[in-house]
Amino acid sequence: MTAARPTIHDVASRAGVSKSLVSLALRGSPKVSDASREAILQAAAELGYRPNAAARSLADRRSHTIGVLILDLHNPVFAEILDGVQTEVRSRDLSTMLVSGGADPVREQAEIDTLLQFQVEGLILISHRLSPDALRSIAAEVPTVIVTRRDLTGPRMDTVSNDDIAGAGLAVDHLVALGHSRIACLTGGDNPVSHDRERGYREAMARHGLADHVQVVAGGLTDGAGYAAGTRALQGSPTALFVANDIAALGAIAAVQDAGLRVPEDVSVVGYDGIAIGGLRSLNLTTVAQPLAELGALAARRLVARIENPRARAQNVTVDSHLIVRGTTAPASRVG
Amino acid sequence: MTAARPTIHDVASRAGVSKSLVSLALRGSPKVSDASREAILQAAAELGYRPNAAARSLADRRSHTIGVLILDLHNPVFAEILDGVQTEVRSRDLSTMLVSGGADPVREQAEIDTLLQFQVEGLILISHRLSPDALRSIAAEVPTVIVTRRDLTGPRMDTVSNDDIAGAGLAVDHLVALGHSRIACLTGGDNPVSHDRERGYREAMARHGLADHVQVVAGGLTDGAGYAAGTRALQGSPTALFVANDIAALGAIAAVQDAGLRVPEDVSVVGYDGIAIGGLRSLNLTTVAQPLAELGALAARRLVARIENPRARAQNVTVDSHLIVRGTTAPASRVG
DNA sequence: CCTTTCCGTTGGAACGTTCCAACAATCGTG
DNA sequence: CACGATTGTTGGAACGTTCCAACGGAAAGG
Repeated sequence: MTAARPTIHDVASRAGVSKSLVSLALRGSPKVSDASREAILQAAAELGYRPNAAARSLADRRSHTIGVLILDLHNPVFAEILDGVQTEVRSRDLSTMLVSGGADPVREQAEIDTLLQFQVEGLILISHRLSPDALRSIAAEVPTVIVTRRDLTGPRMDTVSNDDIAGAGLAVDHLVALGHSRIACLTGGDNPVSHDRERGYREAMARHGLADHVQVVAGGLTDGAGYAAGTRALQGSPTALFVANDIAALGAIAAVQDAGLRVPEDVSVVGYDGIAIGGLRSLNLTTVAQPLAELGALAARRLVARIENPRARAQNVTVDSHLIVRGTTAPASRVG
Repeated sequence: MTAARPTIHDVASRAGVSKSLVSLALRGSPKVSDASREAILQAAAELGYRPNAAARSLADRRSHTIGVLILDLHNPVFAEILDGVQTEVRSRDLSTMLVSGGADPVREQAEIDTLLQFQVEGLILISHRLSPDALRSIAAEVPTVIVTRRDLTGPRMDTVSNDDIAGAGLAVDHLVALGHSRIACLTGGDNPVSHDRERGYREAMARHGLADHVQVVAGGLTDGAGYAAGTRALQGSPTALFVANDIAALGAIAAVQDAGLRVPEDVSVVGYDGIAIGGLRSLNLTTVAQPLAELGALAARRLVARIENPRARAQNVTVDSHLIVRGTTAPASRVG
């Protein structure tokens, strides 16, 4: 058994002062004499004293913690958004509790409940699995910023996202400019982000007079889902695939190759997100890139602002995505 | 401003009972009458009551929380280990605080300090950036399980890992069997895991009488580091590369291709870890696969056991890795 | 019918911290 | 040289929960 952890009282008696002064000194108050401060710091160090976050949070009624929910730890897109969050949060007196529900709404809700029990002061949700109602009731309890989702507004909900409809349009424009017309869309399943990307695809196809060539295949946001959807999509012999996200696009590419076709010579593929590994020469994925770190940083700044001023008007920020043309797209072959 | 959160007292007065009984009822004690229980549950639901984790942790002197540190959120290997941890932990009355120091030891130590302030009951460290001394002093405070590291033992430190030396041997054996002799090793930098993998490479090379062909190039564990090391390694015109981990191997493959060579026709590449995306047809990476989820599950079970019995003897568990032969390795060409 | 046992329930103490009103000692200042 | 201001310090209350000893009433036992 560990010896009982030293408390502020132990430090106080060792330094020969009161617990209140220890509390003051440890938090860097200027109204502590140098002599006392030094004695206290030394005593704390000797005892290996570590403040008890639970007690602090009870006493000052602030947890000094924010919660971050991530859709899926396996997709690096979330790690990249998180980088932006972390750099923004680190400078402040806030710690971050990170949870993931593994793309399962029930587990997500449970994880959020846990965060709320810890009295987090704010929530950044980088996920789109929760229902609008669930989100609204969460936002009613605690300042909330929702990343990658624009479809809902609420009195205390900020959103930070890219314009998925416009982004999908960029992908289609690119493929059309390369001479493609049989462009299939592999969706990301039943969630608002994927819906927008599909809608952007449909609108862009219509804009180019290709409404007749619209081919939508239900997919998902994992490599496996992308593979399965890719396999099915090939039955329509498209010359290009627009896939709901990069990870699924990698799966779709595998499907194309397993069907004995080449990327991009026979089939072009465009992903969405702009994750870093997509840039590796071996993958070299053409994609619609979101400014991921910026998205995270923006979300963190919004949340901090809202924690400081909970009555502030909710903001809905949209950032631009841009197309990165790499090696998985090429001109449509004449024969196509 | 949110209305002040309802407390157990609010629930008690609304249900017409004492706070103690509410506490009992909410924790499912059998010694509460059905009538009281129902009234309490209803009052709690009506008020939207949520227990305060900080207060609970103060009062019962248990945080009901374990901490998990992972090296780097960008590498999916950690997400896959974490899956194993989560499935094991979820069934228990424990929540998980997940932190990452982004491969920076200073930030890692800071994150661990935060976890300790939250009085986590145990720690799973999936990282190898911390010094043995730092680890020992952490383990002295709280039950600790270290994953992917076998080089240290301590009274209260369990370890769960694969045998990196043997694993590296599997990779070399495979390449030698394919007829390669000029096999270069791209290391993962200055950390114990990478040291072991390099050592396994050297020992296996010696075992095959290829000591003269040993070529070690200092690298790192990211795709960028793998690319850079790959570029340098090619100056020795090897026919095969053994790379410290999968992510760096992907970078190395890109380097080979950028040098105008083909994988695996001109250069074979073997990675280490067995991350899921390596199995995608477009990557199709030959690798030494660790049983990642099993590693995580094992760690979680050890930690729970140690929390229940802190005096238990430290265990050092090693699991077997196995080679997965895919498309990035091929027989050495005659001309080579 | 009185005692004992059991059941459901209760208020107070405790957990480790921060906040606050109040204090003693030192300091200028008129 | 008395006075208010300032500086450094203090103990007690509070935060929301769990634990514990103790309670009254009903059921069971002699």
